[in-house]
Amino acid sequence: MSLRQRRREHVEQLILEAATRAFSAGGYHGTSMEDVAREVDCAAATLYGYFKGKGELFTRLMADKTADYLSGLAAAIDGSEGFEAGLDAYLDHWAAYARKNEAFLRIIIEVMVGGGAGHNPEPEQMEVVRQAYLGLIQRIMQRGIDEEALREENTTLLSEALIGMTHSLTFAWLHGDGPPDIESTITLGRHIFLRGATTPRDGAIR
Amino acid sequence: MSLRQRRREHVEQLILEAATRAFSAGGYHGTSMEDVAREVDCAAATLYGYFKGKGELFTRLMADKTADYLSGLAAAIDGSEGFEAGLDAYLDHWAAYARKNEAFLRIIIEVMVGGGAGHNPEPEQMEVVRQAYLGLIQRIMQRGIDEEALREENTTLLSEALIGMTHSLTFAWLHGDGPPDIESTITLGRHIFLRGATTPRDGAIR
Amino acid sequence: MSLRQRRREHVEQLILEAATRAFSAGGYHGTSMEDVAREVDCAAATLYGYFKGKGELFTRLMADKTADYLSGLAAAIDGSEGFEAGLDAYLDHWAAYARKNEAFLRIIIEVMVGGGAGHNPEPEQMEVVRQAYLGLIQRIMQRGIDEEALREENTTLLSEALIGMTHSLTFAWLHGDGPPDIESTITLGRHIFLRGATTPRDGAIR
Amino acid sequence: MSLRQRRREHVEQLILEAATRAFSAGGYHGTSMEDVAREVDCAAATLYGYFKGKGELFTRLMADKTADYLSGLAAAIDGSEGFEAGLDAYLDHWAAYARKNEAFLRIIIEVMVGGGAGHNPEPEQMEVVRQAYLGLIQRIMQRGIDEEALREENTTLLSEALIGMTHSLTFAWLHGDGPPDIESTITLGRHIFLRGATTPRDGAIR
DNA sequence: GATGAATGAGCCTTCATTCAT
DNA sequence: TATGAATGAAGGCTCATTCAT
Repeated sequence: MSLRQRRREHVEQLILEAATRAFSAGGYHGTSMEDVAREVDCAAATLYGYFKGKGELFTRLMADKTADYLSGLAAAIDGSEGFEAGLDAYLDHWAAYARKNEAFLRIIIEVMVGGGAGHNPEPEQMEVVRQAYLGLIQRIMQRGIDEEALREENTTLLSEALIGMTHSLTFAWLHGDGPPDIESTITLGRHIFLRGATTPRDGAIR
Repeated sequence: MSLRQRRREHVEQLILEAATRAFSAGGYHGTSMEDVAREVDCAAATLYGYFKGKGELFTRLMADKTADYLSGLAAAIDGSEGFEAGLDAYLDHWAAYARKNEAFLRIIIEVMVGGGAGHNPEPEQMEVVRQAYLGLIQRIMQRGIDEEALREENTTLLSEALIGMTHSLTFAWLHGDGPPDIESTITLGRHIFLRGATTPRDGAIR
Repeated sequence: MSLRQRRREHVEQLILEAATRAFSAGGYHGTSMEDVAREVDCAAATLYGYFKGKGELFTRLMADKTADYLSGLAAAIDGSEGFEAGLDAYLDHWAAYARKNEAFLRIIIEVMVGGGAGHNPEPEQMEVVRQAYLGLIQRIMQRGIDEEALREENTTLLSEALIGMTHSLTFAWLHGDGPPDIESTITLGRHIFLRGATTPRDGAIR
Repeated sequence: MSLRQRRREHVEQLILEAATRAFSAGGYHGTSMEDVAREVDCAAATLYGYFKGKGELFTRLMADKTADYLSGLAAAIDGSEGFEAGLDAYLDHWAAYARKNEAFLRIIIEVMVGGGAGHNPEPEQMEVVRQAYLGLIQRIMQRGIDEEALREENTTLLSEALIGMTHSLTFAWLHGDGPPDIESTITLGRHIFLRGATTPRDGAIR
């Protein structure tokens, strides 16, 4: 890749990061290109040299971040074996991601709650992300069913329950409630889900 | 109350209902006063005869709906005794409310996820609602602690976990996943939480 | 038609007139909605209450004026009999129209010269107008051919020649060259065309 | 002239040619520096190394082309003797020019119709061109008057009539109407004008 | 009280132009 | 000299809000 191209992509990333912060505060409609430009510290017109428009900027941002998140999650799950290990893989990955992407958390959490209906320029794409996310967690649940560890068999609902609890706890953490580290906070969700959704195994002291 | 005033308040309610539907689709920023007026079937200017402006209309809407929800919830909880009954009171009330206020559900769910950061004109007020909601659920959790039924003692986190799971499942139901009736859907959350967050009592068949 | 509607259409006409003047000075691209609004003496936003946008405003203007012109021309030609009378009908109609629509003249003249290629938002529509105009004049030429008065039989070229000469002379008149009244100016074109394109009739002293 | 300067002027010419094509399609306002640069196959910034700006580029283009046209026309007329020969000199020159400069034709034709009012950055200059063009044709007409061949004595109007007819026929030719060669097309105008504007000479076979 | 019309403010976007490399 | 990048200025358009009827 040429030096020029390198620099260009670097700036592109800088813009995307700044845009993430900007949109995180005001949402798609509540954030103007001026706002983004201010965060990047450049003129609004400059943004158009890197992205076709506000819509594309936001969409790219969402696509990049979610793709990053989902691919990492998929790898983490694939790298684990068994239901419980899969669960941990998910939660660890989420925690790590959350710590590094605070600004983006609100956005992705919202995506899971209705695809940010009405707030995003391309709700369909967000729906795709939602389904992909759900699908990955469902694979974990399927393991639980195969291992006869889960009481319930509707993987969609099980996944929604786990995700909802996780996101909600994460939000509490963001908010300053609970322990200062996200891992401890999320652990509660893990315990509740594990104990609550599984059948006690022989000899296991729960 | 004079007849005139009665009529006025009636219209006010009609507008609020219509506005709820309108805002539900597009969010605060994505919905214009024209949109609201179309739903009400009146001219946009008319709305200003009843509300100071878009902000107030939305704020009133949120305040009314949430006050309605919260007061009902408070009454339900107060009308119950003990931890488990309190839990059921919450879930029953939520289910009933959800069924009757589909249009408003997204909005309230979003409120719990960051106060609909950036999407609402008065995030502070939404934060108040969030805290009030949380506080009510925390009262239930406190019962559980008093009864020594709960393993965990951080009522905030416990409440967030329960609420997150409940809302997420509700959204799945809205989405058409899971059983067609919301009660069955939510029941899963109830089971998980009860089994997951409590200590087994003697003689209890779990 | 309701009173409201009447007023509305009246304002619409006022805007169209003002817009005609504005666009006549600067062309489509060289005239901003601000410019039009200034001519109308209203805010630019007001224009959008009457027309969807700049494109529609211009298009409507062109459509209205040209339809007016063409229908009048068609009637005039139909009301005449024979080649020479048809020619006079055309020239009289043009002269009358030119005197009353100076601001619009440049625009229609340009339309005949390439459809104002690149200057108009909807060149196709302008091409239609051009063809319609040409078609009407061709009908006159056809009479000349039927009467065996014309030497040439390509009605398209004959029409273009006549129209070009007429428009050009009109422009000279607009410019202040030649006689102060348009009729005298145009008469020159009439003479040239009649003598130049026809065969001498028996006994006619030309 | 230094080698460097030679190269510079060469590039200048290349740019002017490309710009002619570019502007021909979209007019002054409808053509961006990007468009011109694309046609030249260089960066937009490069153009500023050769021309002060868009305005100058367009102005130079018009000046060069029209100067070329006018000087050629003047030479052709001066090289002819008598009214009819002058007329032919004009028409031949025009036809030759038209064939070689199709891209520029629209522009010059528009100049004659109101200086391309509003479409050009420097209408005054275009007016000068118009007058110069007109002046040359008037010299031909003056010959006709001197020879007592013309019936009319207003050389301005005579010239406008001839020019208008010629341009209009040329446009028809551009449009694909009439004979495929421009000479035949224009000949019609010649005949009409000669027969129409002159007095029959003794013994002349018309 | 209801509303059509008017408008100021603000947003997204384009583009001619400048500048550092 | 050539150019990618940056930007101020300007334009088209929307919308919440006001006002006269």
